[in-house]
Amino acid sequence: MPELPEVETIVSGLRTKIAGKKIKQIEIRDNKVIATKKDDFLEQVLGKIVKSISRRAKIVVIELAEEKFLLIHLKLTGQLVYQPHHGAIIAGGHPIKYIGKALPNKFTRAIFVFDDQSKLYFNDVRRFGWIKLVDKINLEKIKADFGIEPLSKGFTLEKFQEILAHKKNTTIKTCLMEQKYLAGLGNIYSDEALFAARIKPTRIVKTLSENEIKKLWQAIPRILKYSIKHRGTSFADYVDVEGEVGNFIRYLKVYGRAGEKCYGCSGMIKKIKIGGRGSHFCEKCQR
DNA sequence: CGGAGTGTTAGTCG
DNA sequence: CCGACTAACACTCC
Repeated sequence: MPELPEVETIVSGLRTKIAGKKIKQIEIRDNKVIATKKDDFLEQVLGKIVKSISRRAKIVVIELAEEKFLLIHLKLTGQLVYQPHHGAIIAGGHPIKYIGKALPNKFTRAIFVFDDQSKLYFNDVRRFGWIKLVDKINLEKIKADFGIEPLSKGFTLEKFQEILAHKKNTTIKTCLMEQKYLAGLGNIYSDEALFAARIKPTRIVKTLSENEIKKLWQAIPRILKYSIKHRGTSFADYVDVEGEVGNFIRYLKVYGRAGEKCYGCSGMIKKIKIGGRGSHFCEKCQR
């Protein structure tokens, strides 16, 4: 599930927890999630110190000593949950049905144990997520496959116009989710950004006016930052590294609100399918 | 019980 | 190259 704000929340939380720690032990409970040959993976990761944690698009990048990088993609239902050696964990009482009180659980696919006995759990219900180990060269290759980061300085109006010029004949919604042009927007935030810019998700890119493009360009980073401030949007599968749910779901204006009243007018939020994805919008507010 | 839907993205097909 | 569609998987909802 996680899109840019959720991954960013996880990354910044993780940074304070595991930077500088040594990976002492690894338990792979489901070989499918390790996209690198298991023996190589263990041999190269065990004993390494975590140097830094960052994000590219929706990928968590954990830099290890000696220029090795652990890449983690959570896809739809992945979680990273940190557990200190002593003290409480985790998501007790939160609406995460399958987490229960104890980890690991049946969805725990991998466990990293650090030298202070704290643990990082990779949980994933649907098993689409993955962890892979790459070197510097491959890291750069993978990073290069993604488009501009919408929270970076390089995301200028000109750059956004350039992106749209690549996808003139598709719907704007599909375009916003195209990771090779714009990194990090998924189904939730593309719907929300389009609502904020008062543009219907079905609009074909080349029909957008300059003013609409500008409004959309402004809306994207604004909404992402606002969501990060609230630790992301929580659905059933998302928690941050401390097992906490985010709050941003309270601020969603269209996503998941089909049939409910629009906050901007008296209309109803509609839901249709675009490119196989549920898309939410207000027929009155968005044109 | 059966079928549709779910936050992602690779891969295929026309 | 484009765009549309599907599969990967497990679970929830109607």
